[in-house]
Amino acid sequence: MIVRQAANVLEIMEFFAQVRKPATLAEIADHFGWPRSSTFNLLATLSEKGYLYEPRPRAGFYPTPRWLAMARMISEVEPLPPWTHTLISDLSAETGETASIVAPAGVMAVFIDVVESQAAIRYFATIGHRVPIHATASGRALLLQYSQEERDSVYRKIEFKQYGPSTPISIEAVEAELRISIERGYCQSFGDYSRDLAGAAIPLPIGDRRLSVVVAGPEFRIGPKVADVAALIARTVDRLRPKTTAA
Amino acid sequence: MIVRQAANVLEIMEFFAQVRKPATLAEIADHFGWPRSSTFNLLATLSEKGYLYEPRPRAGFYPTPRWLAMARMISEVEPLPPWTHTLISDLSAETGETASIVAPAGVMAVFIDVVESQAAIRYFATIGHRVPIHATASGRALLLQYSQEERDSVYRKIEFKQYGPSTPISIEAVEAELRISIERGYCQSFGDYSRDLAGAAIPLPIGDRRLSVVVAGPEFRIGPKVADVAALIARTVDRLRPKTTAA
DNA sequence: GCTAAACGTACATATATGTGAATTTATCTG
DNA sequence: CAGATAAATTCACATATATGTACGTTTAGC
Repeated sequence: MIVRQAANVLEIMEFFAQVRKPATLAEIADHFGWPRSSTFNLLATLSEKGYLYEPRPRAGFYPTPRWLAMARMISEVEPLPPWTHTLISDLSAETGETASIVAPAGVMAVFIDVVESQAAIRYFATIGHRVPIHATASGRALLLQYSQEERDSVYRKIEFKQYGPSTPISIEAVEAELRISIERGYCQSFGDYSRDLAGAAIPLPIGDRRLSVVVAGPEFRIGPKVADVAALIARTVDRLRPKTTAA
Repeated sequence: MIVRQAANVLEIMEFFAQVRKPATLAEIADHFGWPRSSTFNLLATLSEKGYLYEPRPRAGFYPTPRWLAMARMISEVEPLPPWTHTLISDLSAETGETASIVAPAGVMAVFIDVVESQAAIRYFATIGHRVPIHATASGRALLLQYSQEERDSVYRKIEFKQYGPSTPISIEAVEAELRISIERGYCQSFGDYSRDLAGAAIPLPIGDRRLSVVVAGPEFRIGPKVADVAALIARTVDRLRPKTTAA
């Protein structure tokens, strides 16, 4: 069950992140098609809690810097080491595609850092974007770091859907793909989840965190050179990852 | 009316900002005294929207960097000029008290930047903290920048409460205090809103934004030297504010 | 290696909550 | 400066929603 008003808070924040200027109650209500009275209650709640204010009289609401302060506190804990961002920047620059760092979230994989391609036709992904862990290159690169028991536990919760012609629709299919990935030396996906989308990924354990790096883009561009892309990822990781400890 | 589930989202985030480590469903439910099923729904919603993930298997949830990404987008718009933070840092250092930048939010004043005192006994304020605009030094420094009509419009919405012995409990009382403040050259408050708390504030218009700076601390420390503190604020603003344009 | 306790998940139901309509307040227009 | 128009706010009621209860799964203790 989705908690509507919780989702609405997130939507309001995303709205402000997009328009980047104060908005009045009416504007917000109209934008979302929400009743004014409900919008009023929501804005009042956010204001009362100190997350919204009125920068100029009658010019509407805008989030207070409190969001930033809180987000900073939260993200200061175990931030990704800086070289991982360099990693995906470099990968994106060299391949011209979108590169991301991915982490597990139950049966899904979450993008926790993204550098987007500059190409007109590109894989559009943002931080927080989620994809099925078993039906994507990045997700399978995470699964490779699990023990058999942990994988089984995940499998039990997966609802196998045929997202595309090549989607693995059984535990065996996924396990088979994982075995092939190990031999191949990297994970790949050709429209397993999103149509026309192809990607190459490799595991990226950092400390005790299980992450992965992925480069993804339109099938027609990535397709012919997956192996090259995968090799590039591996080389770039080798180059950037600090040699000292295992971390 | 307060939207409970909207408030809960904020509480969860504040919780993570405090504990700074992943938490399981059970921990969160117990912490807030929420039913597990409700907590489950909330966490599921936040996860589905890409704001929560599971950094390590079975170690619970933690916010994704998406919060940070969004907060950054939002705060990049018209950030406070850097000298305002220097301003309150310097003020806090020199006075040993808490210094803040304050903005209006209807009948309230919101702290939008804070540098806390290092003293054991100190004014504890955080970004997002709200106080009544008419019953605080910082708030009245905002009101001084309003036209008479704008002030009247605010007054109509104020619920005058006797927070302390010196709280102004009528429009006339507030207006009188404002007139005195103009003569005096700064705004002050001695427990008008919070017991034992005293502060000195001056208006700080930046561009078309109406802000104020305030230095506040325990009455026994600030009391004897309000005038000095106020003078220091004025001098420091003069020193730091760029001379060029009016902004 | 087994048992018990803790944890996570699903669902039906009573109730807390969102909302349409009415009221008040602010803004625009001639 | 009215009168009109639009926005913000309030409130009572129907309904969408939070939660008690029950079930399956995982972890910890012995």
